[in-house]
Amino acid sequence: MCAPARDDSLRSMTAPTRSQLLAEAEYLIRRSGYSAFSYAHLTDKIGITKASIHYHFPTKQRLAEEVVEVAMVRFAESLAGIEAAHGDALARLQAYGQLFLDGFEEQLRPLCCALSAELAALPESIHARTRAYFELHLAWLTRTVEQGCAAGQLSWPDGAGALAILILSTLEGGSLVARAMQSRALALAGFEQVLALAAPPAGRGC
Amino acid sequence: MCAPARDDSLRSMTAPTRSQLLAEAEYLIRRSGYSAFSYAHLTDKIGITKASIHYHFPTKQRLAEEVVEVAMVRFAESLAGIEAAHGDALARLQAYGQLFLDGFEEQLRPLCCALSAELAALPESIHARTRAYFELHLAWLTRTVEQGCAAGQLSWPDGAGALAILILSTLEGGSLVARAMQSRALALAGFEQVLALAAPPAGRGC
DNA sequence: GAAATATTATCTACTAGTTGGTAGGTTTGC
DNA sequence: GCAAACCTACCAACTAGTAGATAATATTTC
Repeated sequence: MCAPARDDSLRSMTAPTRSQLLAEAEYLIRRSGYSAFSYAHLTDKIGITKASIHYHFPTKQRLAEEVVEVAMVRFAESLAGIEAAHGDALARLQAYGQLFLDGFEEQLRPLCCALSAELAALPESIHARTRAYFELHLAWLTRTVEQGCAAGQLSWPDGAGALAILILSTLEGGSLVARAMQSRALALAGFEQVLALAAPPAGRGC
Repeated sequence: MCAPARDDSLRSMTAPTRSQLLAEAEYLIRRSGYSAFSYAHLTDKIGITKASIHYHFPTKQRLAEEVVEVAMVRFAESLAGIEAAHGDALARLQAYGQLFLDGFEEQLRPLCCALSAELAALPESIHARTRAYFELHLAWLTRTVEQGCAAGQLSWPDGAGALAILILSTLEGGSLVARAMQSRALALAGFEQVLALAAPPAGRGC
């Protein structure tokens, strides 16, 4: 998903301070947004002073940039893991959808969902990275859907690109709605409807 | 949509101060979020001092509560207007989707999209209102889809409720993705895919 | 191997500016 | 005369960020 599995080892007391800071910052951004989190919140959790955080990350902006970069790398790894674990496109899409459930109990949104919602309050460098993150999603989705179409496993009237953007929209929106309604089931409800319609031989070519 | 047409008359210089404040606060929340906007931003636009804003709205929380309340009333009116203007369910859904384009050029998100994305940073009273806002969406969508099914105009395998949540998720998510990607077309792309599949006689009962 | 020198990671103490909010006085229009 | 709507002037808390000191640990030089 937008910000996959926040590995708890990254938050452990023994992990390098720098990694702890990145993990905690991501947690706070995904819970409350970039504007709402401060260095003071980080000191509470990590146990070093504000000044020491500035040693690792000169500015809040730079910290956030790195949070997105790390999340993107982690997401790319998740995708590689999905491809390694599942051969067919349908199973891969199903596993992709599961990524969006990560952190639901902790009231986390997908990272680029949280960022995109307050884009106007973000520095320009974060805009670019948010966009790149979404593009990574769409590129992988399009490629996977195409593969599913070629294998006769999926079909969609308006083509792979159209299904890819539908899947991404549905999952991002589902994350928002589900968290506001406090219903985990809602997060993937739309996505599963889409998959059910794309999977059987109901389409008119891809 | 989540926060329909921000009527520019509400922002006019001659409108009552209270209305101006509400309109400007909604604008700022939808652009940058609740955490990122401050009374200082309002003074810049409205031209009264911070203390005077507190005369109209004792706390930021109370101001935000009223923003959501006003938006909900306006949204209900939009729905009533749609029902008055369009007889059939399909046209009504199409008009509903258009609401989500409101404010796109000004980089606004739907109001409850913006709120839901930073829920953890919001006071409890806003949680409840955000949830109620989403419920209003879902109730109207479900009712409208049911009407379309009864008229033989729409059909959806898993029932009206399933299509309603899919439509809402897709539009909320589409708003986020489109704004991050700076592509107006993406905002409704997923929604139109869904409508195309629900409209023709492709379903297996509703 | 010992002494000199950097480097890393942290600290205390500070700055300048912003935040939401308050106290109390003044203007304006009925 | 009175109340609504506004003002100036403040407050305590918080914001991101800086300056400079201090240990501990490497790395170099003799």
